[in-house]
Amino acid sequence: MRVRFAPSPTGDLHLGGARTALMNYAFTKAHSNGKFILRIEDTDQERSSRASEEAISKALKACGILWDEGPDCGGALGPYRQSERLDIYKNHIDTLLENRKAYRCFFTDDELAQMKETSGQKIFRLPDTYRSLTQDAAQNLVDQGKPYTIRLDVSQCASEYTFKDMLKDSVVLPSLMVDDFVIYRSNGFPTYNFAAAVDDHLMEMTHVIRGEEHLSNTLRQLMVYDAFDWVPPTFLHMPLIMGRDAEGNPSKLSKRHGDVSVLTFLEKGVLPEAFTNYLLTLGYTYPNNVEMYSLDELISGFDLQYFSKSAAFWDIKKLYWYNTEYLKQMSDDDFFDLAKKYLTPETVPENFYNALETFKACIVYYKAHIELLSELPEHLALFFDPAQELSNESKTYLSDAENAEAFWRVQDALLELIRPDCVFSEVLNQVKEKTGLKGKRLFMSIRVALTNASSGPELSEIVDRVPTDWLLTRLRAFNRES
RNA sequence: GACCCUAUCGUCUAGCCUGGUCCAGGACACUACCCUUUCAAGGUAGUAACACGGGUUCAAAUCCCGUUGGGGUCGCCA
Repeated sequence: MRVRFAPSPTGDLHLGGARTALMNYAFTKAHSNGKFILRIEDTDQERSSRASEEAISKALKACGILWDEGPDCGGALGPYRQSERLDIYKNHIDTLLENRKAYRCFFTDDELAQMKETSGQKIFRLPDTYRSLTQDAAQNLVDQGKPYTIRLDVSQCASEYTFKDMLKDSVVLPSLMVDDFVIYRSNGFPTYNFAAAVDDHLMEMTHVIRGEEHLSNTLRQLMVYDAFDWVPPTFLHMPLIMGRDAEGNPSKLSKRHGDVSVLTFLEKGVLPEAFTNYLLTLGYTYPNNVEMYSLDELISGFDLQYFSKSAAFWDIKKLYWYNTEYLKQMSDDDFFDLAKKYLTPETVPENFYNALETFKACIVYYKAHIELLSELPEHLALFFDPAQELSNESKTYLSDAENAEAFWRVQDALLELIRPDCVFSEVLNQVKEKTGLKGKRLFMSIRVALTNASSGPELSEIVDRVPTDWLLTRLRAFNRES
């Protein structure tokens, strides 16, 4: 069994691609002799880049996907970059030309556009002009230097193609769906449908697993297989991942729905395990109502029956839920180590950064309180931010007159009581005495006064760790006018 | 528009093949309560779905037909 993931390196790996790669990988590894191949489809010279290829490799590895053959590690049926296989495509094109299964088409873009417009037909079909041209006449035009593309002669194909998709009943695709399509560009590069079919055959792919948007490409590729008398692989078209635009209209998930780059999510602090776990739940159900599982666990019980047939919507809240769950499962030490990557001299002040170890317990508190690791610096601001003015949540708390009245009394008391080496329990008792306050109003007043926030770790944790002068700076910054 | 795919809570889905155990189960989200002198987390409970219309059958979410809805594709992009 041999399957591939074949991205075109025109940007980061996106969510849909990651899901396709994950499923291909799982499908292969669920079989003892399965080989997973990475093929780079860089036939679009303008948009492809080596940087994108590297970004995609990085994202795949981060998701735990490793390939047996690919451009970096080689393999028996390479090369694995389509731009390095140009002579192979050329040979196959020549065969088709000789057999008259394909022909040179000399129409320019303008001519094509004009014919389409003036044809008046609902579906435009190319005229016979170049399809029926003799070899000599065509050669003549080539010699004159006229640019041309090479098109597959679809009129020679069967009237319909039937194939068995692993997820569906037989799919019947009428050949009328497509006109003679370009398989070879005027710049000497093959097009996707041609290169993919040739490569899948030459690289001996047994299965092709991809998104449902490729269903109509399957027809074209089947036609290429047919032209060469090759036996096509088995196909599986997965339901799409959908997004909603601002108006709530659904469509295939893409950039306009927000972040779709795998690397961006990982950089923001989504754990790879959480990310892959969520992606794996879209269009596939792990049996027995189990929600949390690893890629390996999915592989060990992998079965086509668990695929669903309809599209699934991308739900970022559920992704974050998974992330929170995985975060909570981490050990304190592991979490702290990970947190340090987000608490750098760039994201937190130097004096706090240098005291990171002191605050370990407070930082670990956030294990169960954040969705994304990248939120950490802003949450921790209550420890180190001198806070020149009241935060919005503080203002909200103080918008209640009674709250505000208590708050200013507490602030006065704290200003007197907070001094070096003070112990929170003592300060608390003295504030209680001085102000006569108790309960929620007392604690919230102290919390807001000292942290400029209405939530956070235990007050004692904060007061006993944060240097006194940090606390005083903040206390002095607040006054009744603000 | 043509062709193809698809249809269970707001969302991800179980159940459908092998009709009855389903006045439809789980999870996310949401709401309420408990816990808690903060916010969360945790615990408990709750709201919420078989697209519609015809068949077949003693019986249909489950089988058949049609309608409607949604999506995808229609490039010298992949």
